[in-house]
Amino acid sequence: MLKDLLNEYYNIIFEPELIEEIIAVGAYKKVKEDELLLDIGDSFEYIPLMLSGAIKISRENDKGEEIVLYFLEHGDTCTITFVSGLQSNKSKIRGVAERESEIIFIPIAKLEEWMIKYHSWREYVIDSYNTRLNEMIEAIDTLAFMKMDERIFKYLSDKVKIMRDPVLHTTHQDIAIDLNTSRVVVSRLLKQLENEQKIKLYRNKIEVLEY
DNA sequence: ACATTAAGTGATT
DNA sequence: AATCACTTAATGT
Repeated sequence: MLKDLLNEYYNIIFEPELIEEIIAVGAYKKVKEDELLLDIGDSFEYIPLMLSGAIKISRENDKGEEIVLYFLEHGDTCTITFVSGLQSNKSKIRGVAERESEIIFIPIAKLEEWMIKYHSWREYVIDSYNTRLNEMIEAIDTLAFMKMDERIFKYLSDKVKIMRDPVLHTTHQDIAIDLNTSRVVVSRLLKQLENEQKIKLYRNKIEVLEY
């Protein structure tokens, strides 16, 4: 039941009336790993409330070069989507399921109404906007100030936390795409990390020993 | 056995 | 840190 799923997190922060409304208008969906949820240029019709799993949010330039910005996890929502959605803008970001995830989709139309009606909702949105902004700043710091070797290690340890598994099933090429660098560079730096005993390398698999 | 894909490496910019 | 060019290793058919 939807209500039971909400209990895990949202019941604590939302008043019962709001929970009832979420159940009434929200669409529960289970998405598989690698499923595309929102592409660049899409218009928003729904806002996601994350129940479980993780969504990778990335940005792409006109050359098709991609860069990962941050991840959405349980209890998160994409407030950028929310504010853009109210103005019916097109998405500037892409969201892909990083792992199997459970999400409730709320139609945009309801959100403005709830802003006025429920202060728990208003608080939630403001709070979420703030954490999204902080994640964005962290992403900028990483891009601007960290060298590639540090970025790769950060990427690995972030991913371990999100997947809740120190063994990552990924290729060097995939990492290169997420960080917008080349496979050769990734391979070399991973080798370096292996020599420092921070990780162990296998084919299609990386074991992170330190994170 | 052969083809395909992932990963490792030296040399160059 | 990127690119090239090539090698080696693992895996699929």
